[in-house]
Amino acid sequence: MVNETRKEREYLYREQRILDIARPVIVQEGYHALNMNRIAEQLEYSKGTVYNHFPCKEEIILALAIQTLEQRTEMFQRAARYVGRSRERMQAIGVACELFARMFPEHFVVEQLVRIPSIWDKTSAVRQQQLYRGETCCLSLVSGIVHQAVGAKDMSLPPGMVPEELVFGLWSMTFGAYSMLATNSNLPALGIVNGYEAVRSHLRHMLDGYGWRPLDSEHDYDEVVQQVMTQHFPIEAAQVFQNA
Amino acid sequence: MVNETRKEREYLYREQRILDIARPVIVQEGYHALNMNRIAEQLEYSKGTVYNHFPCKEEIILALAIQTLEQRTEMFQRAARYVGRSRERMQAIGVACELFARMFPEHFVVEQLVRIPSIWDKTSAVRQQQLYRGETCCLSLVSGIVHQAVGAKDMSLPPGMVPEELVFGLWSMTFGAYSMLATNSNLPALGIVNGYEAVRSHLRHMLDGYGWRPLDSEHDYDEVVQQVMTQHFPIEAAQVFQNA
DNA sequence: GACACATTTTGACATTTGGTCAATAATTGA
DNA sequence: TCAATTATTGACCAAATGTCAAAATGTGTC
Repeated sequence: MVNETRKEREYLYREQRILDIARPVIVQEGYHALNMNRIAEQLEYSKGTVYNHFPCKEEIILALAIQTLEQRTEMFQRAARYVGRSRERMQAIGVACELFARMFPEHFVVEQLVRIPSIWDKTSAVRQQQLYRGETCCLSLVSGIVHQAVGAKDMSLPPGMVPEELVFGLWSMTFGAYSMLATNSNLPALGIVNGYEAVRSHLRHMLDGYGWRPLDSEHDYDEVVQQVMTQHFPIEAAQVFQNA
Repeated sequence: MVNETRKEREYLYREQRILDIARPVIVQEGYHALNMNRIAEQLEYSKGTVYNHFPCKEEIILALAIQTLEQRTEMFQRAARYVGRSRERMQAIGVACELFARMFPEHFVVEQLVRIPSIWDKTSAVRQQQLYRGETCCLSLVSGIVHQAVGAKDMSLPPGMVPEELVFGLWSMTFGAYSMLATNSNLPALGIVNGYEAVRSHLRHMLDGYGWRPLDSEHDYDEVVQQVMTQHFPIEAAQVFQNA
């Protein structure tokens, strides 16, 4: 839109570089390893310059969360373009959701981190709103499909439940599961060896429980999964399943 | 068991006091507000003494998580004592789970915090194991009920799924939902106004999806809920629903 | 090209906090 | 009573966040 000046371009480029430096640090070495001195050093600028971009360390973390959330939103949008019956489209979202989680498992660590009140409270309202907008966008895409289902009489929600609350359930399940898979090293010892597969099963059975037609038993959703992967997410699917 | 000496009693008492000081700070003012100087001051001992009890700040946080997890374990055990068909007993666990979440919503913030890798990595293996034991205990209680269900042919799991993986689903849903309810202030704006009720519905429909008999429609589970509350959790239920 | 003015960058500095440890105080038991 | 053991202390160090006056760089004008 706006024709940026060279200075503005350089400024944005450097901002991106800061995030590119911060991400691997926080992912591989954790929150405590991320410090402004180190970022400044790798950036080859002084600390003061980093503070010109981000008023505090926490703001960088939020910016990282926003970045992967945008990635996720884009994948959800692509999945939502799938043409078919409501539950098939929901299955497409499920594919996008799992592919995202497997491509960026660290997203859930960063998101867990940014939600910590003492971190969240130090971030700017502007970026908070940006994260909220991303969330809202994802949720709207999914609840739109629920609306489609209700409209097409593929499903009827229990009295008093709105589509957004059903989406909240799917969201809770995936957020909880993927967060634990990323941070709880006790799971294998507990007998949870294939978490992703389990989540897939739980989501299908939950939708079955709500009576969303066609039920899992009435339709070949694995076929839909294959189709979505090859047609809408060929690169992502290849990356995720290259060694599986 | 062991007859403690006066010194040991005093030591343990002081340890408890440290946790009692730390909890409200971390719950109300957050991670950053919790510092060793402050704890020492309120404890009316020097900082060195606090460090005699806990080798680092992170260890205190883990100790807090263990404490509430033990509370939760105790409630799960009480719920598991409910005598009835398998799904009724699972419903009893659901009651315990929700009561716990409403009594200690901050537990999920502390647990989110303690899972952050850079925090987790600073804690001792001894306490890590203690948390894992608590988790294992809760999970075993619940998977025991799933076993009962399978044994009594109230349900049959999909091929390849073990009871622990079903419990993982319930756990993910509750952990994800209660964590978000505790930390995501955007939910009301998204239309999620009664999160607890939604979780209840999702869990029931998920179990329905797995065909766990008797289905929600075949049995009055609200009656079970009432019974569990009044008979097994009268104090907790009164506390939670005093103003509802 | 010289100059004034605006903008950006810098890194020394103040401050806070986690964590250490030699010195000190208190307790114990013979 | 007194030596030996144990517990407590707080000065001290290191590391990190965040600030800001000064220096450097860039921009427009004559």
